[in-house]
Amino acid sequence: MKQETRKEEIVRVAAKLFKEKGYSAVTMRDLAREMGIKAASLYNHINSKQDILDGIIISLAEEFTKGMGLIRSRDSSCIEKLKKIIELHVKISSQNIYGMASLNNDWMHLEVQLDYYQKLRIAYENDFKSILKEGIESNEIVDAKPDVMMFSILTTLRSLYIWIPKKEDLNLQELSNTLYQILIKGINK
Amino acid sequence: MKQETRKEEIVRVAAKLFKEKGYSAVTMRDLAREMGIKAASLYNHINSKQDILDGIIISLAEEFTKGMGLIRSRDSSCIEKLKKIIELHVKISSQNIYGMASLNNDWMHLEVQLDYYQKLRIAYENDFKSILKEGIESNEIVDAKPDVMMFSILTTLRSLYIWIPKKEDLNLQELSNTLYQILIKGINK
DNA sequence: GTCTATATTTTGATAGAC
DNA sequence: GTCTATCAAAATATAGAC
Repeated sequence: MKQETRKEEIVRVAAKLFKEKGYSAVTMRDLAREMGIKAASLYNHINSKQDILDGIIISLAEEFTKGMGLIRSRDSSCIEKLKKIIELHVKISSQNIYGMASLNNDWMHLEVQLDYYQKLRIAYENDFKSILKEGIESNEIVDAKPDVMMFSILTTLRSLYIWIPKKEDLNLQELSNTLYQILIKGINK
Repeated sequence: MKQETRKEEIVRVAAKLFKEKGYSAVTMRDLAREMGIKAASLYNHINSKQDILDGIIISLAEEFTKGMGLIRSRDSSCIEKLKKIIELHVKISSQNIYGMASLNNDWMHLEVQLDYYQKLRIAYENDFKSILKEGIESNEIVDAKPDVMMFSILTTLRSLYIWIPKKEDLNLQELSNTLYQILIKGINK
């Protein structure tokens, strides 16, 4: 296990505060207080508040892009790919609950990296939609609107960070399975 | 049709800006610019920035509470109640897209009204869960975890505001029906 | 690596003229 | 109902001592 650097600690603590109040409402003094130092001292490790947000969001977005690439490259059915996507979101979200809040709610406060983020996001959604369309064509899934299907599933997966910390008895594989049941197979008998 | 007061106009324009950047990132000068007046003039109509947020969030929260009360009082099946809940969210969200963003993302910036909001929110979620539990008992829906089911469905419904404005050809009843298919009946064949 | 001190800008809000 | 002028507080960030 690599030792956490001071900079990484700052980013981690910042993400926690960003989740509670949002990027704009968290001040460098808030962050410093939580770190037990003075605000000026933060700048020995980071360049700006902006940079902290960039680090949180871009690294997560790239993680999702990488995961989607692996899933798409596999030669498996649409339903199996959807199951893998669910597992991808459960895994990344549970490993970085705080960061997921920034990814979801504060991406619009990116500046230099905003275009890059939006490129990754659009590509991810297009890949997701392609998988659904393949599934419709191959008669694996129902012929409903792929847009609405993607919106519904992806919204739930993107919001896992809100809900994961509330469960004490969290078994990640069990959560993935339950989500698979609910999102893919539906809830009615 | 009642004429919109200046105060209502300010709240409406503020909600639009809050959706784009979040409550904390929107300044009274931003709001004044969008209204075509100076920031100081806003205070002739509203007491504070806080008050604007209160108005947006509390009125929406009460609308949901009222709608849930009507649904619960009906003598209908669990599945029919779930369908009514979907329609409730589609209706309120489409009528107040901007306000829904504040309700979802900026409720933690409430001050005086925070406790009241959280009370309404918890009651709403408990009502929702009760409906699901009844459905499980009466064998109408599958015996999966009601918590995860509620989280999944409610997250999608709460996020409709993100997605509704993107659809040009929006038919509300059709959207409700598609969501019913996807959320309740599932997507696999 | 942290501190004190401080520069600069921006914030929500008020007073009073018109 | 809107304006100009202004306040007091709070924001990000830098300089330089230790």
